[in-house]
Amino acid sequence: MPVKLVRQGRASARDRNARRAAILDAALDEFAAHGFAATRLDDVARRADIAKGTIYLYFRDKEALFHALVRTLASPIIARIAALPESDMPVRQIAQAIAQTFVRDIFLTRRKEVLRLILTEGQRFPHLAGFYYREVIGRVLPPLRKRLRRAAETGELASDGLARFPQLLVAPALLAILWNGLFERFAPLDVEALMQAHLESLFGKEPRR
Amino acid sequence: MPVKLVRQGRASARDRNARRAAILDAALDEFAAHGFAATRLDDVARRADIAKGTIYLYFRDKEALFHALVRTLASPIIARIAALPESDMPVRQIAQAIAQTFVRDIFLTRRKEVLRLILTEGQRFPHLAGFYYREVIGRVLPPLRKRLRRAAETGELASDGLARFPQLLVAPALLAILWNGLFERFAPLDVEALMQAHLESLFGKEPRR
Amino acid sequence: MPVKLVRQGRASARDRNARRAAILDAALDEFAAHGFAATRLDDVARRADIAKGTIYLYFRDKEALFHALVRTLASPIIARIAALPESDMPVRQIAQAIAQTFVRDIFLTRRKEVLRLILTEGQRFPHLAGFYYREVIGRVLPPLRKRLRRAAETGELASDGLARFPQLLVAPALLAILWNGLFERFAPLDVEALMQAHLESLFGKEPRR
Amino acid sequence: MPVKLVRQGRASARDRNARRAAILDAALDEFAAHGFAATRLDDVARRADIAKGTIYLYFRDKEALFHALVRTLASPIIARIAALPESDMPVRQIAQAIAQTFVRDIFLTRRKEVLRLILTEGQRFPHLAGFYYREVIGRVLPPLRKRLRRAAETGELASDGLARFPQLLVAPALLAILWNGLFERFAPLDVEALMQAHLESLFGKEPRR
DNA sequence: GATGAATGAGGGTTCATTCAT
DNA sequence: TATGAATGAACCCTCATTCAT
Repeated sequence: MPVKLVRQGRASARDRNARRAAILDAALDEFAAHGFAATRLDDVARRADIAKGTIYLYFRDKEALFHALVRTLASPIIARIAALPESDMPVRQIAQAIAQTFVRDIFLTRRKEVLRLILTEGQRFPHLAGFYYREVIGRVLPPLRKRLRRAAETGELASDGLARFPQLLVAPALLAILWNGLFERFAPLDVEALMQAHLESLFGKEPRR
Repeated sequence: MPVKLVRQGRASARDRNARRAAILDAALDEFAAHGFAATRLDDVARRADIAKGTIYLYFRDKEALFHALVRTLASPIIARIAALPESDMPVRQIAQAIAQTFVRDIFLTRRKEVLRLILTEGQRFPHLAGFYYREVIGRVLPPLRKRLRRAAETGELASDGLARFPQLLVAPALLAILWNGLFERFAPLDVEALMQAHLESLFGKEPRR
Repeated sequence: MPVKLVRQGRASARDRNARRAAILDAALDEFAAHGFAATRLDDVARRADIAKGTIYLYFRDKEALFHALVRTLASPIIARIAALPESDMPVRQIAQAIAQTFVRDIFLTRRKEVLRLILTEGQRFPHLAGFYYREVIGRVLPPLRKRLRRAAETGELASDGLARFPQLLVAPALLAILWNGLFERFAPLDVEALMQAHLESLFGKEPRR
Repeated sequence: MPVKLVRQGRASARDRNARRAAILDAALDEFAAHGFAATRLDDVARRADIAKGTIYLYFRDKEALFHALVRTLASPIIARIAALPESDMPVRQIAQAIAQTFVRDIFLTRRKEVLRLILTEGQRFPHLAGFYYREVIGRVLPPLRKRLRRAAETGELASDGLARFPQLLVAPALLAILWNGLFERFAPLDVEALMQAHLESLFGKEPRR
C-alpha cells in the first residue's frame, strides 16, 4: 500500500501562487527544450514535483499553460524598456540602454527562452501573438518611434529609417537569440559585442567613453 | 533468349521527380501552416493527391521529408548570394544586391516559408541545423565577411562592426519573416522599405538614384 | 505543517495486481489463439475490459507483455518438478511423478498454452528462449540428469540413454501439446494414456499397482 | 529512363516450374527465419530475384504460398517412410530405418524447416493442419500402427504402448527440431545420438552391429 | 507474363485530459 | 485540493495486394 506524505490543510494564497510559479518554471524548461508540441505535461509535472492532474487545477489545458508562461514572463520587463525613450537622453544613449537591458535582462536570463518561444511558436497561437503584439510591441514601439521621429526631425539622426522601422534597433537582438539556438555549437555569437557593433553601425563610433 | 528494353513499372523518371516535387510542395504548405509536429502526413498526402503510403516510397519518414524540404529549397539560392561579394562593386551596392535578392527570391516566394521553418524548428533538428550551417551560412558568410573586412580596412566602411558581424546585414530580413508570421494582421511589414531603411542606416542616404 | 497518509490514486496495490493479472489473462487467450504477431492489443484490452492505453501502464510494449506472460506462468511449476529427482524414490516413480505433474499442472491448465507459445514462438524471441533455458530447462534438467546417471550406474536403468538425453522423458509431453493444437479435431490424443504408455516403454509394464 | 533486361517470349512450362520453385525456395528461407506473419513478400521476391507482383502470378496470396510450401516439401518423403513398416524387417530395424530417414532426409535438409513451420504455425492454418493430417500423418501412422500391433501380439514388443501410440516413436525427433530452434546456442542437441538413445530405451541395447 | 509503383486498411504506441479516491 | 490511474482519440508507419504499363 504505497503512501506518501502530503501537505494538507487549506492551501493559502501564498501556497497557490508558489505552486503555480513552480509549474510555470518547470513548463518553461520543458517548452524551451522541446517546443510546445513535443513537450509532455507528464514531464512538466515531474519537474515541478507535482502530479500530472494538478496542472489542470492551475491551468485549463496545455495551451493555457503556454499562454500563461508567455504572459507572466513577458510583462515585467516591458515597462522598463517602454520608459527609456521617454527620458531626455540622446537617442544613442537610449538605444544603448535598450540594448543593455536586452542583454542583461533578457538574453542572460530565462526570459530569453520565452522570447525564443514566442518567435518560434507564436505563429501557431494567434491569440498569443495578439497578446504579445498588444502588451509588448504595442507598449514599446510607439514611444520609441516617437522619440526616433523627433531625432530624425531635429537632425540628431541623419536618416529617418530608424524612425520608420524602429524594429531595426532590435533585429540583431532577435537574430542573436535564434542564432545561438541553432548554431551555438558551431559559432556562438557574442551578443554584447554584436549589439555594440550594431550601435556603431547605426550611430558611428562612440566618441570616447 | 530474346531480350527487350522495358520501362520499369508505371512511372517514368520524370513522373517520379514530378511526384516527389508534388509531395514536397504539399509538405511545405502543411509544415509552414502547422509546424513539424502538428503536421499530419495524412494531410500532406491528401494535398498532394496521393495515398498516405506513397509518401514512404519517396521519403523514409516524416523527418526525412522535412529535411528534404529544407535541402531542396535552401540550396538553389545560395550560390547566387555567395557570388555577390566576389564582384568588384562597392560594398553598398553589394549589400543592396543581397537585400534585393532576399526580397525577390526568398521573401516573395515560398522559400520564405522554408527559411521560417528553419528558424522556428531548426533547434529541434540538430542535424538539420548542421546542414544549414554548413551549406548555407558556411558558403555565404565567409566571402561576405572577407569583402566587408577589406571595406573596413580601406575606409569604405567607417566601422568594422559589419565586418565582425556580417549577420547584421541580414538581421532585418529575418526579423521581417518572423514579424509577418506573427503580426502581419496587425501591422504588416513592408520588407522592401525595411531593407532600404536598413541600408540607409548602415551606409547613409543614397546620394541620388 | 499537518501531514497525513493518503492512498495513492485510485487503485490500491491489490487492484494493480488484479488488473495486471487480468491483462495477462486476456493476453494469454489472445496470444494462444492467434500467435504473437496476429494478436491485436485492441482485442487484449477488450477482453480484459480495459482501454487499450491501459495496457501500456503495466507493460512497456507488446513484446514485454508476451515476455511477462511466459515468465509469470512458467516459473511457479518449476520448483516442484525440479525437486522431484532429489527424492529417494526409484527412478520409475520419479518419472511417473513428473509425468503426473505435467499432465495435471500443465496439460490440464492454461499453462499448456504458455508452453505451446514458447515452443511455437520462442525461436523469434531469443531473449525469451534464453530466459526459458536458464530458468526452466536449467533448473530441471541438471538434477534430473544427475539422478538418471546414478540410476544408469547402479543398474536401476538398463541403458544410459535417458541419462544422456533426459529430454526423452518429456518429449511425448511436448508432442501431445503440439498434436492437440494441430490435430485434436481429427484424433485427440489422450495425454495421460500416452504418458503411461511412454513410461511402460521406458521401464516395462508396471508390476502391479 | 531506367531499363532492365527482361526475358521475353512465351515462358515454357519448364520456365514456369523453375520460377515457381525459386519462389518456394525463397519463401522457405524467409518463413523459416521469421515465421509466417513476420515474413514480407517483398523479401521473398528479392530473394527469388523477381518482382513482388510476380509472386501473385504463381500463388493466390501469402497464405497460398505458405500452403504450397508445405505441400510441396512434405510429400516426397512420405511414401518412403510409409513403405518401411510394410517390409518384413523386425520392428527394431524398422524403427531404426525410420529414425535414419528422419535424420538424413529431414533433419539434415531444409525439410526440417518445413516441419518446424508446421509445428509452429500449423495451428493458425486449420486447412493446412488438415492437409498435413490427411497426407502425412494419415499415410504413415496406419501402416506403422498395424505393424506395431502385430509386434505386440507376437511378443516381439513387450508392451503394446508403442502400438497404441506410434507417435512415441517420433516424439524425440520433433523435440530435436524444436530444441535446436530454441536452444541450439546454449546446448545443441545431437539428433543422431538422441535417436539412438531413444531406440535403445525402447528396444534395449543393440545386440551387436 | 512481368514489373514495381501505388494503394489504404490496420495496428502499435503516445499523451492530453478526466475523474474516482 | 491533490493525486495518478485510466481513457481513447490521434497518428505514424508497414505491408499485402492491385494494376497500369
